Amino acid sequence: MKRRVQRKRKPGSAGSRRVTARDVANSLGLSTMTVSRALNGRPNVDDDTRTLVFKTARQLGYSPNDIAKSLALNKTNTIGVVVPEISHSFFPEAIRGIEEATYEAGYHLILTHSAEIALRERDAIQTLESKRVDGVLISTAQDVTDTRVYEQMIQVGVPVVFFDRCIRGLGATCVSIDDEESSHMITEHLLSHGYTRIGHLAGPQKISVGRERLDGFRRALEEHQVPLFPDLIIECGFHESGGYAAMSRLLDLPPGERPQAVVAVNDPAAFGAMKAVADRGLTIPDDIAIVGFSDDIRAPLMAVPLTTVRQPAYDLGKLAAEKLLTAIGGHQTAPEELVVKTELIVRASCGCGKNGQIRMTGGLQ
Amino acid sequence: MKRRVQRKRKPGSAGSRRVTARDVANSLGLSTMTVSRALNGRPNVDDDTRTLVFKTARQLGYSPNDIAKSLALNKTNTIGVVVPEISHSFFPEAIRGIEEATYEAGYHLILTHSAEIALRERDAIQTLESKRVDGVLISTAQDVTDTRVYEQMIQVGVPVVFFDRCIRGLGATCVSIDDEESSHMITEHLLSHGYTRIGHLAGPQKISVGRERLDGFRRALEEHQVPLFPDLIIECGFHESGGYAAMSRLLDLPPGERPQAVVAVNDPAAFGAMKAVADRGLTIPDDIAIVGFSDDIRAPLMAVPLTTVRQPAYDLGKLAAEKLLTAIGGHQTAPEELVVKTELIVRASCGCGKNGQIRMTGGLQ
DNA sequence: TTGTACGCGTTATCAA
DNA sequence: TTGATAACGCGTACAA
Repeated sequence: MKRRVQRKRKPGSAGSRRVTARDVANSLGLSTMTVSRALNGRPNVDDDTRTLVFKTARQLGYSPNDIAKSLALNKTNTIGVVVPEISHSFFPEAIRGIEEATYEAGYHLILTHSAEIALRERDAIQTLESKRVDGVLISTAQDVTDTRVYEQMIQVGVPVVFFDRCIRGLGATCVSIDDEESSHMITEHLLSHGYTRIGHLAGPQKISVGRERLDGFRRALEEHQVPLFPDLIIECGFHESGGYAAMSRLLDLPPGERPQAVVAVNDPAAFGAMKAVADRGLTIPDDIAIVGFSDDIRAPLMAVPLTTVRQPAYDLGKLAAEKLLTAIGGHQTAPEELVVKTELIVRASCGCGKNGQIRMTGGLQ
Repeated sequence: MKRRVQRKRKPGSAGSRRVTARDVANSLGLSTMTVSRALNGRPNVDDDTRTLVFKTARQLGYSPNDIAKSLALNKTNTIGVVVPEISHSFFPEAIRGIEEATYEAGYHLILTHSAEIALRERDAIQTLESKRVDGVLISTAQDVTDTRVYEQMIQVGVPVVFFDRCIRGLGATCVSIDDEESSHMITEHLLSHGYTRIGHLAGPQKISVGRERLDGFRRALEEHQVPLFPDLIIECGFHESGGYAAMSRLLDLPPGERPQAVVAVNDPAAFGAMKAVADRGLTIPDDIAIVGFSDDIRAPLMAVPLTTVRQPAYDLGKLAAEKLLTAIGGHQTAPEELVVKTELIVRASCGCGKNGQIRMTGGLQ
């Protein structure tokens, strides 16, 4: 009977090697397989043996080595998550939803953040691939142009689901809100209350969110046959400072050319815009109405509470994770375009709500 | 020359196995070791060989298998993070700081959240141990009583650093704010402005944050020789609803027995308390002053802006991560008790600031 | 019910 | 400079 040669302990670090299934087996005069079977609840193990194995495993402080298991089974029970910014209110909520769905299924999350830097995102994705995650959830950075990383990932068979900030045409499932429709909804809300000269503080046109919100804005005007003034559309980024600057430019226009109302690409931009208005001694919504997008936690607390669109981040993350899990499950589903509903939250800043907060529902499904 | 027997491809799944270093080696007539050495930038490789290896690796779409590498090297370059609540404003910021420090060092984060449930936390930690993370950062759940999980982890040599919510006496480094001192600071602020009948909306006394903030509150009163009224100390949890209920009970007292000022355990509790005051038609700070703790993003936006203590979540997370990394580095440092500075943010709700927002600094270092 | 042999993909080690 | 071998710890497949 050949017996495996005991390898010399490596001299490195403080010493004591971790307890392995073999240690448990040896101390019981069993084989590793019996131990493995017992610990994993396989049926073909004697009950007494099993209890004995459990007992000694605990006594010895055995902890299963998932790395070895992953290598043997080619499965890590791990999902990679790539977000552009961990602390941007929307993403913690989304991650929370992702966690909820994946925890149930026994998966764990490797969280990476790109800091909106395409290079760093690429790096993260490649590392996730090396770590052999079972699937990836991505919300892309703003300045991504090279889609080869995603393609390669998808091509080698790693399930990928985009959420919130998607890249289409790669054959991956996308879960997002309908930016176009939601922007249309809130613009329409203004139009239906009589505004006819409306401006837009637009997001970066390089990224889909910015483009689609502008599209929805445009479509609403067209449908109402209200003129679109190119001068009233100013790209302002996603932050308060950009909103402030852009609004300031609008306010620099001769009074007759100023917009009566402004649709901001998101709430922070709207906050900046509100500040610009206040700094000129003008009032909202009487002199100029402002609406935002995202229902930031601060939106209802502003001096003039902000009318905005609520994005269900938690639900979005959860849905994306669920879709990824079924893809990992191997049920070769065709890529989907999923849209979660948004809500119009009417507050005071649009000058429309006569009777407190009204809610409408938008989005496709 | 013995040649390794080619194993039959497993029939499972869609097919194509991932490209391995062996594949690269075979297609070049080299050994895997040469490929490994070349790819990892080891010096003892011929330059031509190296470039050739890189080229074919790329052509074949080779992606290194970190799982195998981790198994061989007994190192995962992965850090486990355990937080009680992912979306609780403080933690995303802290995680952001953790990410910043670990990204630089080439580590990745496995994020788990306990949902404030001790059992789930225990589960998470054990899984992290199984996944052989190189270290763990923990902010404990509220109802943790059994510390064996931590002890076992530390005992087998996995570096552990607690942050924000710590468990002392286990020989692990703790990074936190000085709750006692910070609470003392804000209470003292009230005392030094003449309040003599002060209440406290206390946090759960099961967890250290709750206890220490109460302690700091007590000490400030004692030092000023101001009487402590047990009836004015009410446990209220960490949420708005608890703050509302607790403050309502204080307001139910006969007017003469009511506190002139209230120190809330955190901002959400303070928000609830403010609402309770408003609902009785009383005004802040004239009828009753209120201060909070944490500088929630909403604090400056309340009808009466809230005086509070700012916790530097990002710095705290970053420092904790840095300490963990040095511990992982093997420099057997003694466990430390680190404290990051907090800031007193004086706004209107305390009725003290005569000239806008003042800042003081608290904490030990 | 239990055991033996082997591979998962990589690197350390020693030999050439 | 390069190669052969043996682990790392586990589970599959087959044999006993």
